[in-house]
Amino acid sequence: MSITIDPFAAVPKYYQLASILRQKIEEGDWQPRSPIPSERQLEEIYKLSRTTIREAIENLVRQGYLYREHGRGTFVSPQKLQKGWMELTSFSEDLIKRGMQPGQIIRSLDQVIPSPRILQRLELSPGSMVCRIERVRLGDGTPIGLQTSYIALGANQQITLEDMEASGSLYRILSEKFHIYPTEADETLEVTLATPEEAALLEITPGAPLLLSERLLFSQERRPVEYVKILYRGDRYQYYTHLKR
Amino acid sequence: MSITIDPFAAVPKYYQLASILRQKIEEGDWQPRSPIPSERQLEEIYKLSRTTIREAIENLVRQGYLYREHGRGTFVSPQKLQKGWMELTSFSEDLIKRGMQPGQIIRSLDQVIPSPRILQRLELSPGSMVCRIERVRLGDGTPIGLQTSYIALGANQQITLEDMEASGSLYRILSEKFHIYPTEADETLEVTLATPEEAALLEITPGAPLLLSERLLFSQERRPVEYVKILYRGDRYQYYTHLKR
DNA sequence: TAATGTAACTGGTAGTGACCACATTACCAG
DNA sequence: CTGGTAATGTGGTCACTACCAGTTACATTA
Repeated sequence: MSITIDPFAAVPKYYQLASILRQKIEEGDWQPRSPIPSERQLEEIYKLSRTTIREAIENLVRQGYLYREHGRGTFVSPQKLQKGWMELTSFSEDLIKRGMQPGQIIRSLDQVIPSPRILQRLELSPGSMVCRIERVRLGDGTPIGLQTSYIALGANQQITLEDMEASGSLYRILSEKFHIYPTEADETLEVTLATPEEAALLEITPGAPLLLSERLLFSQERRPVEYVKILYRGDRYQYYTHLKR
Repeated sequence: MSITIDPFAAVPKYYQLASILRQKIEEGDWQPRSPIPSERQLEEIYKLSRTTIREAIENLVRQGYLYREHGRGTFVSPQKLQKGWMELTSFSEDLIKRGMQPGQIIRSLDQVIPSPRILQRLELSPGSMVCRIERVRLGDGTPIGLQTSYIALGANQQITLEDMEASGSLYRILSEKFHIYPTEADETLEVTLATPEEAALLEITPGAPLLLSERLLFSQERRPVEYVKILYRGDRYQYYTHLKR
């Protein structure tokens, strides 16, 4: 992390500047609610055009590091602990952020013809095969969730048990092996009660309340990639989100 | 909604253009996954600079209407029904989007000294008074949620029962009466079981599963404004969210 | 003293012009 | 037919300029 702008770097200048400013915020050089230098001052300091300055600030505003007040200035957001939450995360990334050790037991990995409802959500024609993965998700060794994924892949694309055991993160396999980058998802949450089978796998009593999440994941080209259903133990999981107007 | 840009309008040109483009998408003039005119073509069509064109497109991309592909073009997102969800909405706005008629029973509205935990989350000094509102929320006449709000207001600011009964929406009172505009919120969701009192108010059986939401709402200057706890009936409510990487 | 106007800030909007990075296509040489 | 290559069109980055719209502090005025 440099403290000046390298005009020949591979990364854009606005991105370099955003990194510099973010660092100043995170390291406390600029206190929450205090103003950062004005756009005209930053022009002088970093020898950049106001266009570039504004692009960098715009990014940090969108990520919640800064906020603007017309006529007054640009200020540091007082955003305690959770920076960069609100983002789309995989189960394992999510758990790491909560300070837990992620783990999993893969119950099955096969090719199936899913229900019409799931085919329709994945925008596949009737009779298409998808890759189904059933897993028990662990946090610090104890069961937290029951996850069933349906993944729409190309004809000669295949996820193997070796892939899963080597990496642990489905998102990483998607990006590294197939160049599919998850960018957006629609998610619904509701409550249900554990069936005896679910209760056994999650090591709870049948009828205990569960948080049911259904998520449809989209690639960079907005193609549905994964339909995933997760049953979380109600007593061990809290869902967190950040909303913007 | 006009089809040309008015250079003398009070609203910015990029905003006018974004509205025009959004309309073309929503009305199906441009099909999903098909490219919209290139930025240079839009310059010609609407007699605007590329700066302004890009600002308009940028907004629509952020809202999920369009997506860009470097070297290829800008395309219409194929995102069926839910556009503009993911946004921060009040309970009543939320219900209207689900096609239900919102209603409420105000159980109490008073000034209290809340618990230390709530004071801390609202960033108030110990002993401060806040406005507390307890409501039963209705959808098409039947109870859906049990809502308790704690609102941090200035010394001579006051929400009255008349305000609430006249408007129905707390967000509208905050913006119209106090010029406080909700812009962001942190929210957690978890499951609980209904106590006998809660069950009676929600017209369900004690022990039925509930979805518990806790939300901390921030104003445009990132000051905490409202801490609100909502207990949703598990059988009548589904939480929806949209995530971005 | 209190009201008021004004100058000097702040960020917001908009135009112009240039060049770069990536994707697609058509064409040519092997 | 295959592989390379150049042309062209796309979005991405950046600089410079101008003016508009809020906010604030301070000097001026009633």
